[in-house]
Amino acid sequence: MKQPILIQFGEAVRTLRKAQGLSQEQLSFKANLHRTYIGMIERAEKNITLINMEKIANALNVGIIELLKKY
Amino acid sequence: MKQPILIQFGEAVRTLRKAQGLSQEQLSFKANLHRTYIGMIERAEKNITLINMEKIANALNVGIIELLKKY
DNA sequence: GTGTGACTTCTAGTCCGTT
DNA sequence: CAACGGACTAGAAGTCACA
Repeated sequence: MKQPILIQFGEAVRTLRKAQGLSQEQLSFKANLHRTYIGMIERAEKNITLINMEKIANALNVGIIELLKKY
Repeated sequence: MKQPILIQFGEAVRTLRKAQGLSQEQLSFKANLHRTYIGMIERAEKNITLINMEKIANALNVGIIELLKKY
């Protein structure tokens, strides 16, 4: 489970999260997802669903598109 | 399971599919997914994962972003 | 050609902890 | 604070028969 698109998404999340000075824990709280799950997404270990992509994007105050830009 | 973003995605798939004169059957073949599954996505009955979004986008010769444009 | 319900298998996603 | 592990539950993936 390390498909390029998942890596792209995970890296975008990590980059934006750090740029906003948030910990995985804080982001997981804002997104209503579990702490460990955010880590798995950033490491491209899980094939995320559309609704959770949206939750994370919202928590980061960006559109989903921002998280897939480079791809 | 009828969240707006899923509806947006499903409608975009249906619109693009029809614009290219494809049946659900033909698209499912190109995307390597089951016929009925494509229908469920178009009807927003499934919370699709990122990898399957990519498969469908590829089969339609567009980027994933095109399928989330309006959103 | 498409929609629907029912179904099984597999993985997304949670929760506990330890490094 | 983040990575990683095992065990678990919810829900997506994937298929089918029939309308």
